[in-house]
Amino acid sequence: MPPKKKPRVSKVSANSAIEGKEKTPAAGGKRKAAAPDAKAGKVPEPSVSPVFTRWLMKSEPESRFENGVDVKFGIEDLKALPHKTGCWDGVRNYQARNFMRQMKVGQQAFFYHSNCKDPGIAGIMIIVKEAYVDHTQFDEKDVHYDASSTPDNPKWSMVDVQFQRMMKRFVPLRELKELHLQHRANGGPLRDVALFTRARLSVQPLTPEEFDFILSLEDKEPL
DNA sequence: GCCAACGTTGGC
DNA sequence: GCCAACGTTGGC
Repeated sequence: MPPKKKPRVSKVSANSAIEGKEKTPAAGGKRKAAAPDAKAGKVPEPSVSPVFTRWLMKSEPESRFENGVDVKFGIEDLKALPHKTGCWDGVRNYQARNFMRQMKVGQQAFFYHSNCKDPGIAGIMIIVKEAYVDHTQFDEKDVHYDASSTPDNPKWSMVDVQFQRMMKRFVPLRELKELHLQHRANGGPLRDVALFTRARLSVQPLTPEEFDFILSLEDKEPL
């Protein structure tokens, strides 16, 4: 079950012990051997993936029931938690998980409202705890229970995020999409933004250029 | 390892 | 509520 959001009650730093020992590959859940650089005349693939420092994370601000459980978790819900901090549990997609595993304390992420009347970017949060085991994968009663995962070899991770601030104005998807289309034509900063090129990913990286451009929109008139 | 069937995301 | 896009699963 892919990206599900809806972080939950925060325990600001409950499990600190578990973490480093995740052995598996860094990409997509499947490792490809490094590209051979020997092929005459061919440029070798970069051996490391780009280092991302900014993020966009999606969650649903409106009530929706999954197995009788409401998965609603909007930015106001994060803000209302103790320390305005929660764990971003329930991600069940390998790419999204792998991006969370790359996150570092102090980095910023946009809080994106999805699957709702008014989709778009609502505010900004800060990563306050790096990836650790998502306990909900072992909880049979949890919506995001994963019977195929064991405590010995957990599949899924989460990070803790803290509300930083609301956008000065809500930046609607509609506007971002229009800019994306323009930028695709004229080479602007949103030409390749993951929100549209990898639309269904619930945890996405942003380049600094993309992040800063989106941030600058809050000081401009809506399109 | 291919690929068709299936399930989910998420805008509209 | 529809349905296109696309990730995942499982047969072979």
